[in-house]
Amino acid sequence: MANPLQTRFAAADIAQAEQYLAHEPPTDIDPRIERLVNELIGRIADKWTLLVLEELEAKGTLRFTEIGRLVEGISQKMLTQTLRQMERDGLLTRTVHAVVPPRVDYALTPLGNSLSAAFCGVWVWAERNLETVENARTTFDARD
Amino acid sequence: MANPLQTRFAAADIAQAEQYLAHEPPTDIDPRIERLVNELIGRIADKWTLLVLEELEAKGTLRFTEIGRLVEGISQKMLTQTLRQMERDGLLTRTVHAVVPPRVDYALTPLGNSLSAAFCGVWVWAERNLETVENARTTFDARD
DNA sequence: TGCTGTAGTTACCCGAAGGTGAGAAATGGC
DNA sequence: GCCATTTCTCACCTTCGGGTAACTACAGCA
Repeated sequence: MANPLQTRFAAADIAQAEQYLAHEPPTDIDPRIERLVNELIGRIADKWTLLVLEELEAKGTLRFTEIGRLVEGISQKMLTQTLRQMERDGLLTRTVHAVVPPRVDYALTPLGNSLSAAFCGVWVWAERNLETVENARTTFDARD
Repeated sequence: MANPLQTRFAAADIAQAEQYLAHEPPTDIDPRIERLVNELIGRIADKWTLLVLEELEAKGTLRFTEIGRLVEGISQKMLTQTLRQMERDGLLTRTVHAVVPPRVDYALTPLGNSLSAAFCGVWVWAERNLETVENARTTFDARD
């Protein structure tokens, strides 16, 4: 398996994402979209959301403590907070089973799955340009 | 112009991005890519990088103070910091003209342009799902 | 002589993000 | 009776991102 992204994204998605790298987009855009994109990226980048999204995407349905184990380093507080926000945004469903001890299942909604897929272009970019970025940094740090 | 994204991205990019929304990707991935993606998203989400990227993409070459005016609310400190990081990653070039008062030009590299393009999928997702997310939030906030 | 403008750097300070650890509720098992 | 388990919430405290404002260097200009 030469290309690790092939284990993650559909071939057609990858093929298309490559085409992103050949164009140059212009000008202004609807401020509501702009705000949502910024907010989304801000949320995704809160360090935990993306990781939770990935685990749920890979594993399907998971319990609270299972996610906690899979997402290494996350505190209970941040796990709860992250899951609540994602639920609020409609990215996942939270199912409480009325048993003792409590059992709560989390699973991505189609919306959650599609958000993950929307980041395919970024994954492809990162794979293609990993070395370019690393070289740029080395060069930059060594100058003078 | 019904679709504001059409002013920003090429038609083919948008068409493909729509296809992202129909698949479900699996399993694990090269940790180096993983790290770069997380770092990238973290950097993009530092609130300023994405905005600087957009302005440079839209306007081409800009001076320090021009970017400062265009990116509303950014402080000198953060502008400098953001530009330095982007330069280090090879996303833009910094050209110093030895004149008085100083003149410094910033412009995206092809790498910088392609990063912006890589986020096309996210923009398309946001446009398609803006109302879904807003409705989900309203419903969530109103429950109980 | 001193004021202006550009592109920064530096020191200081504040608020918020996030980690830690305790508690809570409910019930089956020893 | 007491402990363990699970999914949280709450209070406390620390860290750090980022804002503000002052300072620099240099030349033209009034």
